[in-house]
Amino acid sequence: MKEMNVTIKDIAKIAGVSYSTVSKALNNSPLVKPATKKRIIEIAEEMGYEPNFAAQRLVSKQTQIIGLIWPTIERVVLSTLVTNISKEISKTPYSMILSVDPIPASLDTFRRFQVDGVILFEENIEKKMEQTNIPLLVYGVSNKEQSNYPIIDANHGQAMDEAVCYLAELGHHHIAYLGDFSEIDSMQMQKYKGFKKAMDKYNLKVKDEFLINTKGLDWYDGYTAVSNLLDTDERPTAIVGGSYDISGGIIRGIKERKLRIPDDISVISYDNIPQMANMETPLTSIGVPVDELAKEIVRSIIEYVENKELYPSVKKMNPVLSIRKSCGPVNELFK
Amino acid sequence: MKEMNVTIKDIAKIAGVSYSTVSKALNNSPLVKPATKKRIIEIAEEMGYEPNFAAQRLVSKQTQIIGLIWPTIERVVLSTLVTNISKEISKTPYSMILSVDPIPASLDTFRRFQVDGVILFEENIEKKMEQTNIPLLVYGVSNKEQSNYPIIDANHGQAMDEAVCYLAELGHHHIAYLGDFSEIDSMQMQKYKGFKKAMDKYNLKVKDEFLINTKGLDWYDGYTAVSNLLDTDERPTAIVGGSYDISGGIIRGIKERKLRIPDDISVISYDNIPQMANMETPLTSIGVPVDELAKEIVRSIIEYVENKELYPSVKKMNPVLSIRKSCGPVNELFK
DNA sequence: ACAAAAACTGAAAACGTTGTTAATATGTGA
DNA sequence: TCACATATTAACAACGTTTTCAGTTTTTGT
Repeated sequence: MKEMNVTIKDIAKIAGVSYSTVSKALNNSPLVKPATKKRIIEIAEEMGYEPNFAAQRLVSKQTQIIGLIWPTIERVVLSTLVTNISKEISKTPYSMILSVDPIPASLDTFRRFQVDGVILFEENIEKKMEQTNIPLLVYGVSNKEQSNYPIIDANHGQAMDEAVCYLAELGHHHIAYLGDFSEIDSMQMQKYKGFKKAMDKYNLKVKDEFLINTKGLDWYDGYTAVSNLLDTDERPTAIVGGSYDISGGIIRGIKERKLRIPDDISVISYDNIPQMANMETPLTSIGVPVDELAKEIVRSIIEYVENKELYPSVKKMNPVLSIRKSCGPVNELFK
Repeated sequence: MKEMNVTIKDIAKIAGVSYSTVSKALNNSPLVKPATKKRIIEIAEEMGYEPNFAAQRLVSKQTQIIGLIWPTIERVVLSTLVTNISKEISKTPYSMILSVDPIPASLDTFRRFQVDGVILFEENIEKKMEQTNIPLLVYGVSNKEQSNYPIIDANHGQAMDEAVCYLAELGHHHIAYLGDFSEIDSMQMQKYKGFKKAMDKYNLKVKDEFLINTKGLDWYDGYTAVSNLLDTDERPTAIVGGSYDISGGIIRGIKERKLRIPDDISVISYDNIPQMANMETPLTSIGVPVDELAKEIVRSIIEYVENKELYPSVKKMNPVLSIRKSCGPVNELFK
């Protein structure tokens, strides 16, 4: 019943050569005569040959598998990133394995699997990792300039700088930031601090009421925050949203109050994913484009796997300002 | 530099036995004396032995890998299902590989990988699959009663029946359904038809205005739909939401109009995931619980893999009514 | 105490590849 | 035509396991 798979030995038999010749032919080795090579390849194709993965791995001592640890599966931005990473990896000889278990369990699985490398999504690493000898690349937060595993992170400071700069150039002075300021999430803290620093740099005053802690990163958090904000007498002419989802809520809240974007109020969002172009108002945004992020992550982990070292060990990706339709020059009426 | 991994031969050497004995000891074979077995296991542990995956696969002719094809990554319900499937698989000797590529490319990858089985998320299969000899299980839609690959699906008809029945028992007569009626998505069609059939069965009239096509499954789609609905003079006493996300929007729209849930209006949502308990109003819902769904999917694919056959080939999972806080008896005032 | 049975251990084949080395065929220059 | 270089192919070890079967030791019953 068990469908016997065709092996190089089978091919060898019907081609009338030794199986090592078949191996070389299929690997396009110069050691075999072009004519026989061609013949063997044809036979292999005809027989529907697929090389045995396990056997290849056994001899090559490599699994060609990259593990991805993604403990917080339920966030759109990360979903998109995973999609992109997966696509990127499938362009290489490597494959991706996903684990959504907690970090220690995931690492354990991957150790059993003997994956060649691991990508870890973790926005907030505190506890020490048990030392593994598997190349491990973290996408997330870079508190320190140096760490014992390489980190890829967005340059949040520069992102906020560019966002504020862009708004300032459009004439905005009253800019609000709606994001999560929770102490424990240092990625969010960096955005928050980055915003204040940028405002300072461009000599813009930032009112306390324009700094709103959404206490979360979801649609509803943005919606609630913007509702409170807009119901006060003085409102900003521009808003920076701390995440894709938050900004979705912000837009909705604004529209509900019959305000126009960007005529009455400009919105710029953190994050940079393609979906932003498809929103009710295409969202101008600042952030590292996911596709670039994915490319860099994959490039890095593979380099790390293959060369066992990686410089720089902390890489801050540059943000890109994607101008779509949610920002405009400040409306003079509101000045 | 290449960190040499410890093998059973290394263990054998320092334990002073043959490596075949080590193999048996580590596999807890009854063929080796308990004392030596214990000693060998201790040594193995101390040396940090990890069996070589490729070698094991090579001899066992199985990869112990299940492939999961998930082309539409950006939906919360499916994210949760993936998480659950992954958890479930990690309880078995199998592991999961994820592919978010289009179906043909994914299948190709998995064939190369020689995975033991494939789970396919596809809500709408039209085109014929190229025949593979890899066991393939589809989670999605069952147009026909019979197909050439096994299907796991929710019993949408029964789900709607139970939802309507529950609402009817609470005294509701004016019930609305807000969902996606797109012709091409037959899973949505089944929900829609199921609702109408159920209303009929319980002798409830369903007004045309109470049947709203959200034209999408997202938060905003539900929000828009319920807004339109509630701004008419006559409103329903209960609403059935077509998906988790839609229902989120429905709740928000209701609250915005200062209506109370469930005092003024009851809401029951399709889908059944744990997050529903954490919403602003914990959502009463009907649907196959994700954890059960995941269990069944994993159980089935493994059975299929190991026995090469599976009955019944189309399995409709029974929905469960999870009573939380969004439904109550009809308010007499509105009768 | 001795044969037979039972318990245990070791040797070796097998899984399907890759890569190295040895063998053979083919071609070259004198 | 012969020695020798070169192109081509074959043989075989190795990768790290599992499993079968043949040995060896220990236990058991008489």
